[in-house]
Amino acid sequence: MNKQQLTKTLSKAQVMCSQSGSRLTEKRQRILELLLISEIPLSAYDVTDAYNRSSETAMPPMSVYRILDFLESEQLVHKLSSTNKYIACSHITCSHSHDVPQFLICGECQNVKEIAISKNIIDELSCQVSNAGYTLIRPQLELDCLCQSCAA
Amino acid sequence: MNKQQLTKTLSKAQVMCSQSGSRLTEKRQRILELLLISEIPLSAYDVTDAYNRSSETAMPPMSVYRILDFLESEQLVHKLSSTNKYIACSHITCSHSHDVPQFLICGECQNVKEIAISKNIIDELSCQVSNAGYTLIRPQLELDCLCQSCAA
DNA sequence: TTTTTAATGTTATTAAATAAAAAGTGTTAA
DNA sequence: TTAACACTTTTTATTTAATAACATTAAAAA
Repeated sequence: MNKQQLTKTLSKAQVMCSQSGSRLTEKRQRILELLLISEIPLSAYDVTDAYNRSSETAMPPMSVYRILDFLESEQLVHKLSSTNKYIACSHITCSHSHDVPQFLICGECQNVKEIAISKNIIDELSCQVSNAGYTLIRPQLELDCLCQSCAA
Repeated sequence: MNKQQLTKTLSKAQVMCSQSGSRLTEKRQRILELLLISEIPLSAYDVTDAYNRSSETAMPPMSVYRILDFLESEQLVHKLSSTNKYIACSHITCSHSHDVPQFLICGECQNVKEIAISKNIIDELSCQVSNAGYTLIRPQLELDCLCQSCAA
């Protein structure tokens, strides 16, 4: 992500937060920025290290966890439950409302692509789940994949 | 799972192991048994505790991890990557070959149902993943659900 | 300004996973 | 039988991940 996009995304994030009555403080913004810059998902401790390398004052993991939770609640960041890592939402600058995100995770280079799976498939899936007597709550899929360059 | 089923499953597991040239030792069998008995997925530490409560000699977590890895490699046990917990395969006594397992995880009571999603859906999914430039490697889905009794 | 809510810091603890090397166990072939 | 080997388990240590409880600071609202 280039500098211009970054600036645009961060200011959009600002707007989103104030709309929801919360504040994107300097530290929160900085951590979001670190995730936006990163090519790969980061663990809470990865984020902590990145933050501390780039800042004079050290932030403890505890605070990072809290901030990640906050960013997640604002839908600015997603947590991959299969790997316990965090990535910035790819659709912050989009205006349309967000579906439940789906993730393609490259098992080689850790690259993650956030995509929208067609409603069709989700519906079918939901249907089969119902047949099994269960109710689908949150159809977030995290799929083990290879990305284009790693598959080659 | 009742006692009869359990015995049958364990002896089938024995056969599977010897067919693959490995051994289902007493400890390995005991840990598989603990998972078969459990209604809910267990973490490696849960398994350790359960084992140690039921045995005179204590087994360290380290050994449990290794045994769980072994059981996983024999397809007797599955690891849920979203929760880092383990469950016994529901199809040990089946004769047909196993597809990649799909799991419905109840967010309330932790109950897990292992199902087969229709090849149809997997294919469509795989297709959409291809469109995004990725290759689906291992279509194991872990879906956040509510089970029948918790949904009521 | 005060007060009160939100955000962050501090300290400590628990849980989860892995690493490396030693010791035990069973199998096989000389 | 036993020496050699492969496999299994134990031991000890360390690293990584996540949470808990309470103190402090900063910002917004009354």
